This record gives sequence, structure tokens and C-alpha cells, in this order.
Amino acid sequence: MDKEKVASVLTEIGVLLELKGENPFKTRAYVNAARILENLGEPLERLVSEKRLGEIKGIGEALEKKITELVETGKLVYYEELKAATPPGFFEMLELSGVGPKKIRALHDKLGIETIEQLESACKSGKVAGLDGFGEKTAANICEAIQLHRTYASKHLLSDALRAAEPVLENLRAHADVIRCSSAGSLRRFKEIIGDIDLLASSKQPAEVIEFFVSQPGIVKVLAKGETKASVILDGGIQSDLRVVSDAEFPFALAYFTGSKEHNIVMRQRAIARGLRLNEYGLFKSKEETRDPKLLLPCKTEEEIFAKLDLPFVEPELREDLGEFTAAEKNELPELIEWSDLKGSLHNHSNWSDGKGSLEEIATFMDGLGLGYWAITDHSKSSVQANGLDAKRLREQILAIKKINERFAKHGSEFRLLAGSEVDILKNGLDFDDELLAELDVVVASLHLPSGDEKENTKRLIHAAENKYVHVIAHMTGRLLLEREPYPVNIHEVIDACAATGTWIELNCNPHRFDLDWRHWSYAKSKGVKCVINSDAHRNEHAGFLRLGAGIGRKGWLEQVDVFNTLKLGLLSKELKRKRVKT
DNA sequence: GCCGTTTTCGGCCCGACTGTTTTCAGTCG
Repeated sequence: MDKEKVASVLTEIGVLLELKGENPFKTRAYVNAARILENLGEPLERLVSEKRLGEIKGIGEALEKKITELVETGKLVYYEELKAATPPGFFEMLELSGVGPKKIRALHDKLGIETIEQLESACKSGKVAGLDGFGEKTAANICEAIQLHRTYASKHLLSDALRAAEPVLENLRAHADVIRCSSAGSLRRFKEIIGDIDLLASSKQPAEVIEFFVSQPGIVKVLAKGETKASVILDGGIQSDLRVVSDAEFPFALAYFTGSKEHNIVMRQRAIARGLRLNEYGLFKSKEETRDPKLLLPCKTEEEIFAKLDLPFVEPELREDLGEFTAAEKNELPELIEWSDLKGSLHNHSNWSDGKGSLEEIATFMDGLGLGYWAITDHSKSSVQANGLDAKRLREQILAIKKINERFAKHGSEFRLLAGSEVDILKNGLDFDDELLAELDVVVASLHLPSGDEKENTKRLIHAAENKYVHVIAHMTGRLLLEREPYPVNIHEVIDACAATGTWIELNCNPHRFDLDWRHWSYAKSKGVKCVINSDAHRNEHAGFLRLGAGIGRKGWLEQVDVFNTLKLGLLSKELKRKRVKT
């Protein structure tokens, strides 16, 4: 069993233990172990066979035994027994807002409820309201939560969350009673999937700001409203929480609510180790929890908080407790890429295949954005559904691009279109022969029809990387966020092959993809593999994806030097030719 | 269930909001 599956079993055990009413710290140990495995730098099988699992902090005797059983036998008796003893409907009930393990347990023990449907009818018949610790209001809230659960999915794409959050933030910023405000949480950390939108503001009149917030246009429902905090559902079904604090508290609250939870725990521990206490209200000279202003070590910004804990500023995208503290202590934090470093995109479409604009329109638009180049990589002939180009049409397109470039040159513009192809990786090789590929400026290779077999997919991708005319492996895993799982592929083996052949890997910045996942870039980087942040544009507006892609690149610790489409055209062209010369 | 340069046992981050409570439990982040 591979580490992703092992990790998901451990996470599920965590949930099962929670439902069982186990010690919450025991629960956390399982969830924590799952996280450790997901971010493992080396193959889990090797750790197991060399009996080195126990050396990892957070994995003790019991977890080592269970993980070993999972890896070696593909199952775990403990997990199966736990699962058999838990009604499957519990998991769905847990997704209801306001319903947690304790309530589920009580509802089951006293009313025998095992499914959402039974829960709904028990609420309606008044049975729930009659229970100890429950009441009319709770029953009504559960009914509403069930409705919301059915209407809205609870996870959202980063791009959707940004689109919903930006106007609200803008309005808050313009409000006279708001001193500072910011997004926080997973949105500020630029996670590819967002649960809800966390917002933070500072003000001397918190109640006024809360009132203003809940009266924003496009709010479907106000879930909760207090003096300093409110939760709403925005149009489109995304929940948004606003917290209002004093301006002195703002940097502490911003750091706290930005998280991640794991990052915060380390920050608190660093404070404790220095005889201080850190919480959302401040950094205090105290050995106990406090918010006594007399003990406060004032900080105007997050930078100052980090400095008082002997650290340089850690960018929000890095705050996942995935190595940022070690790097910060050694003063080795990366200088993260900025989206304005990007000079163009090497994977895009036109109306010659399934894109929207003509070559001329695309060139004019991208030049107008101030970009230096834009590759046209329409689909190859096997992608019939996308109107893929055959060899004849591709050669016509190369000529058409040449003419457009001549016109740009004549008018003194340095902007250029690059002639390319997104060539399909088929079962028996690439969709075009080498002779044609050699005529292109840039070749992007994609696996559009993967098999269900990891070995087969891996082999095909490696084969593509080994072709000296292929510059870039595009959207390596084929995932569609919240829609489709990645196809099975051994990512490390493909990265190794790219390293050996000088092939670049794409960070596809379509917000449904963000593929290759940011979690794999540190490995790619360690192998010296270069990244290309591509918008995979099918219409001109998609150039805006580059901003999102750069943000995901930052999450993957990428710097300008790691990303080849930060190069100016002259240097890029040299790099594009290098692989062909080398082999 | 994990962990330990004070500890091998007793901690493990902690506060706001809600609803049900007359002082707190559950949930959430």
C-alpha cells in the first residue's frame, strides 16, 4: 500500500476515534502521523523495510507497528474493527456545521440515529429538541445545516474564493472605521482548495464593522454574529468569517488566523521556550496564558513578531510547518518568485484547436499585457475532441506565426509568438514524429488518455521526457481539483527522468489543475529540475492564471531561478535549444 | 498515541460563539 493510502487510513482512524469519544490527543497523533507520511521525502516502503519509521518524530511504537502492517499486508485489523463498529452515516453527519462527534454520539445512544435522513426526521418530529443538552434552537440549526450541506459543497477552488473575497475586502478597506484589514487562513496561505474565507480587520468600533460586514451585498445568510466576530455565507456558497480586533492586536491576530495550525503550534512553542506566551492577542512576557497589556511586547507588524522569536519573516505561503522553521533558523528561506517575474507562458491554445482567439488577437493581447513571448501549443492530431492539428495544419501554423512575428518586428516590438505543440503522449510514443517536432520552438508533452496502471503511465511519461525534442512535461498527474483524482503515476520516477534528460516540468496554473502539485516541487528542485509556470490558456483572460500559478509556485518554495519562463526571450531560446544539442 | 537537556507520567495551543445552561459543553478554527 502506498503512502497516500496509508495516510488516508490513518486520517480516517483519527475521525473514527473522535466519533468513538477517544482522548483527543490520541486522535491528533493519528492525524499528525498521516500528515507526516504525506510529506515524506523518501519512499515509505524503504523506511518500513529498513525499520526506520520510529526515528521520525511523531511516530512511536504503536504507529510504527500499524503503518508497517498497512504497507506490508495492505490492511490493518485495528482499522477494520474500528470501522465495522461505526455506522457509515456518522461520517456524513460530521460534515454538518455545528454537529461534532459528541452530538453524533449522543444522538446515536439516545435515539439510535445513524444517518442524516434519520437525523432530519428526528429533528422535525421534536425528538431531538427533547434531549438533554439539545433544544429547539439546536434542532432547527441541525435542519438548516442539513439543507446547506445538500445545497453547497464545503470545499472551493482558490480562484473562486479569491473572486468572492476580493470585493468584500475592498469594501472593508474603504470603510471609515477599518484601520487595517487582510485575508487570513488558507486563502492567505494560497492553498489550492479553500474551506472558508477568513478575514481580519482592526478597528476602534468593532461592532460597526461587524454590522457593515453582515450587510454586504451578495450575502446569502448570516450564520453567526457577535461583537467581534461574524460568519456569513457568500453568494456561491462560500462561508466567510470576519474577526475584528484592536489595531495593536492586529499583527498577532493576523499571524494567528493565517496559521496553519501546525505552524502556529511551533510559533507558540518558540515563545514558551523564550519565557513568553504567544496568542492571538499578543506576545506576552509571561509563563502563563495571559492577555495582560502590562506584559505585552508590542509588535506593529508580523515581521516584528518573527523577529522577537529570533526568526526572519516567513511568507504566508510557507507557513505549513513543512521545513520553514529549519530554513528560517539557518537564514535559508527562499526568495520566492513574484508573478511579475513571469515573461510569458509556454503552453497555450488558439482557435486552431480548442482555444478562443486567433493568433493575431492573442499576440496583440499578450503584447499589450507587457509579456515578452507566448507559445502557441495547440493540440496534436489524436486529440480529435479538441480539434487537434495534423502535421499539415501544424506546418501551416508555423508559417502563420512566423508572419505575425515579422510584423511585430517591423513595428519595433520585441514580443514574439513561439510555435509549438501540446503533443499527446500515446501508448506507443508521441503523436508526431521527431522530424516535425524539430521544426517547433517549444514542445509540450501531455498524457491525455492515461491507463489505470501506474507503471504504464510512468513509463509513457518517462519515454516522453527522454525524447530530445520534448521540452516540458505538462500537467503531469491530470488531476482536476474537486472533480477528478490524479491518474496513478510514480511522480518521483518521472521527476528523476526529467532531471536526467534536462526536461522541464510544468506547473499548470489553470485553477482546476495546479498540476504538478506544490508539494512535489521541493523534490524536483533538489534534483535540479526546472519549472515552467504555464497558463494553459484557452482564451485571453486566462493569462490571469499566471498570477495564481506564481502563488502556487511560491507555496512550492520556487524562486525566480527555478522557473524558466522568468527568462527573457533571448535566454529562453538558448535554453530551449540546449536539450536538442546535448543529446 | 507521542514525548522528554526539569519529567518515563502528565502534559499535549487555546479563545470565541452558540445554545443550553445558572456555570458550562460542544463546536470551530
